[in-house]
Order: sequence, then structure tokens, then C-alpha cells
Amino acid sequence: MPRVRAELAGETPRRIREAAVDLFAERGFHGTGIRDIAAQAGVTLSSLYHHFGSKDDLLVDIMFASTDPLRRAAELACAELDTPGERLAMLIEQHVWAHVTDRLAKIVTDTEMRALSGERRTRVVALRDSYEGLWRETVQDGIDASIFTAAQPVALTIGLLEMCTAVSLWYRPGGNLDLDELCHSYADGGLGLMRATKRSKPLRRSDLDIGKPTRFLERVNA
Amino acid sequence: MPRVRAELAGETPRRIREAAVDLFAERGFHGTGIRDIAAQAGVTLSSLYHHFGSKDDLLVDIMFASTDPLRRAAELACAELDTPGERLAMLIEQHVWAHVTDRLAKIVTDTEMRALSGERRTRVVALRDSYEGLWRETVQDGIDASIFTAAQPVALTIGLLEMCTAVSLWYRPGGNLDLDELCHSYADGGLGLMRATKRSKPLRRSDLDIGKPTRFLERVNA
DNA sequence: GTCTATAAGGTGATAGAC
DNA sequence: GTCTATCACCTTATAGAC
Repeated sequence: MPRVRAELAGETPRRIREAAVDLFAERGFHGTGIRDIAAQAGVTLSSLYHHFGSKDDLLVDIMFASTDPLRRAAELACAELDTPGERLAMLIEQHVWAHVTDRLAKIVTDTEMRALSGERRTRVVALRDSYEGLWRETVQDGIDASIFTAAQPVALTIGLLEMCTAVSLWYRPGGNLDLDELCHSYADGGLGLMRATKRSKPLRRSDLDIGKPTRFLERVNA
Repeated sequence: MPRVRAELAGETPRRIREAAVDLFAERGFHGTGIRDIAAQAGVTLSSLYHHFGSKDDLLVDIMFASTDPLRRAAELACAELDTPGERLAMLIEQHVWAHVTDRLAKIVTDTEMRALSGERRTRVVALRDSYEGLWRETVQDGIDASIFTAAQPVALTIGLLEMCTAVSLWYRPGGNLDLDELCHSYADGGLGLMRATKRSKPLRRSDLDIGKPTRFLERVNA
């Protein structure tokens, strides 16, 4: 009985969240009314407000649920992989993988920051900065070890991150480009973007053995 | 007298457009009220509606004014530069240059497509597709000529474009990274992303002599 | 936990005087 | 071309019954 209750108790918020993600991604946060969300979730307006304090809270909830697992997977990858090349490749692959499999929530997270203000915004920005910091550190490690020689590593790191983020805007699973292939290709491109030293031969993704893109994400979700 | 009148006649719409760009970029299209725009432009609501048929029309106007010159400059570059490497480098540099110097309008253009529907949306999408087509053709030319050897050129081209687009989200002129340097660095990174053949040595931006990023944009604006 | 009803104010757009 | 005044509707959020 308590088991069943717990499951049922979690179901309504989940449906509200999903409805909100769909609508926010399609019409934007300000373009979506809370009545639209309640209707799509199959609940009334008051029920929605029983589970979420405000429309803003619902947005923050969506952003955290989508970003925090990826950040934790990135921490694991940085802690457990040996070289900057391996770490950067894995950061790219699990970022791309997450932006494809959690497409709509990522679109919302990446486009609706400006809808937030005050303490809510501060919290979300802090989470995002903590994730992006792992990318910056990884690239800097590569520069320090002379594995990467890009002229503007900081600017290129932001660019690379945005390139991988944008996958959620165009990629659809089921086309003629396999998701694993996409991850692999973007990791290879990212290593090329950072440039190998002139002495050593360019670092290629196919030279690395880092396992699947889901390797660390699975441990986080468990 | 007619000269002065013409200048005055064009001034109010210009101020309305600028106010709208500022506010749309900061709060989003649906997050901005038409009263906010009118107030920031220093005109009344009715005056705004005298110059623009609707809030949607104002958005379309902003998007066209920001996108069309860049598209025409891209056409010029593709017509007049000899090699795919030179063409891609110039496409990257003038794209980055435009996204820095026309920052706010680019943010609006890149994030508010979903606010449009029907015929307005069709027209803006067609303009964007025509521009992106020039990038795809350029990369394909490079693949055909074995200058680029990327595994997934189409996917990487979109990624590269988004990477350059995202510059408007973070870059501010006046920091310690010069705009010309940024353009140069992104062009070099983009060439690396597409990969040189294994036989020939990698193509670098510094090997190319293509002139300034503004070279074709100036001719379009004239 | 969910419902109906409603408060309080903002929204895009227009009418008609000057 | 610009103004004031207003329409009809939609917005987030809450009160209070069940």
C-alpha cells in the first residue's frame, strides 16, 4: 500500500513536468500559459499549483532535473579518465548523447535562462557554471600538457560546448545518422578543433578507448 | 527640406526597432509587452502601430534586417573566392563578425523563430535556409576536392555554424580578445574541424590570404 | 489532493479626435 | 503622424468547498 501510494504520488508531478517541457520547448516559457500545461497534463490549475509553487519554480525544477545528472557524470569522467584527450572526448560524447535523448528539456534549459531572475536565476547559473568549468579545466589541462595548441582555448571551448548543445535543435534519432556515430564524430571534430601539436600527430577519436557515451551517465542515474 | 523630412520620417521606426531589439534580446519576444517597446522608444502605442502592422511584423522586420545583409555578403564571398578553404574561412569570419557587431538583433533572430507561425515563419525560415545552404555547398565542395575529410560533414557544418552563432551570447568587444583575432581563431578552428586529408598537411587559417572579415559586408551595406 | 470560481492586473490591438 | 481612451481577452495566482 505505501509502495503504490508513493508511485501514484509521484505520477502527477511527473506528468505536469513533461507537459511543461513539451510546451516550453515548442512555444517558449512566456508563450505558454499555465492553463495549457494543466490541460496537457490532464489536471486542473489548482492541482498544478498544489505540486509546484509557481510557474517559475516549475521551470527551475525542469532545468535542475535535466542539468544535474549530466554535471555529475562529467565529474565522474574527469575524475576517472587519465588523459585530457580522453576526458574531452567523453565530455563531448555524453553532452551530445544527453542533448539528443533529453532533447526538449535541453532546449528549455538552453533558451529560457532569461525568463528567470533573482535567487532562482543565481542557482541555475551556478549549476551551469560548475558544469562548464569542468570543460574549461579539461582543455586547460590539455594545453598545459601540450596536447592541445589552440590559439584561443577559452573562446573555442565555449564554442565547442555550444556546438554540442545545438545538437538538440536539429538532430532526430532514427535518421540515417546513428547517435553513437554522431557522438564519435563530434568528439573527433572537437579534438581537431583544439589542434594537436605540430610535433606529434593529430589526436583522433579512433585512437582512444573510452567506452560508451552512457558509461558515466548510467552510474549517475542508478 | 525634403531631405530633412526624409531623415525625420525614418527616425521613429528606427528608434522603435532598436527598442524592440533591446527588449526582445533581454526578455524574449513573449516576455516583452508592446507598451514596454513604445515607452523605451519614446513614442506612444498608437504611433508604434502606425509604423508596424503588428508585434509579429516588428519581429519579422528585425530578423530580415539582421539576416539579409549577411546572406548577401556570403553570396559574394562564395562567388569571388577561389578555393573551398578560403570560402569557408570567410563565411566563418564574417558570420562571427556580424554576430558580435549586431549582437542583440542576432540573439533575437536566433532564439525567437518559434514565436512566428504561418507565412511569416515560412519567409524567415526560407531566408535562413538559403544562407545555411551556402555553408553546406562550401563544405561539400571541399569534400569533393578532398580538401576536407570529416566523417559527418553535414552534421559538423551545422555544429560549426551554431558555434559561430553562439559568439553573440558571450563575446563582448573591448575585452582582452580582439575581434579580428577571434574571427581568425574561429576560422582556424573551423578548418581543423573539417580535417585536412592525411596526405596533405592540415589547412591553417594563416596559410590563407582572404582579406578582412568586413570585406564583403561593406559592399553589401553600401 | 483535487475541484469550481474568481480576483487583480496585464495583453495585443483599435477608434476617433487633433 | 501622434495623441487619449478603451475594448475584449488572457495572464498568474488564490480562496474555499469537498
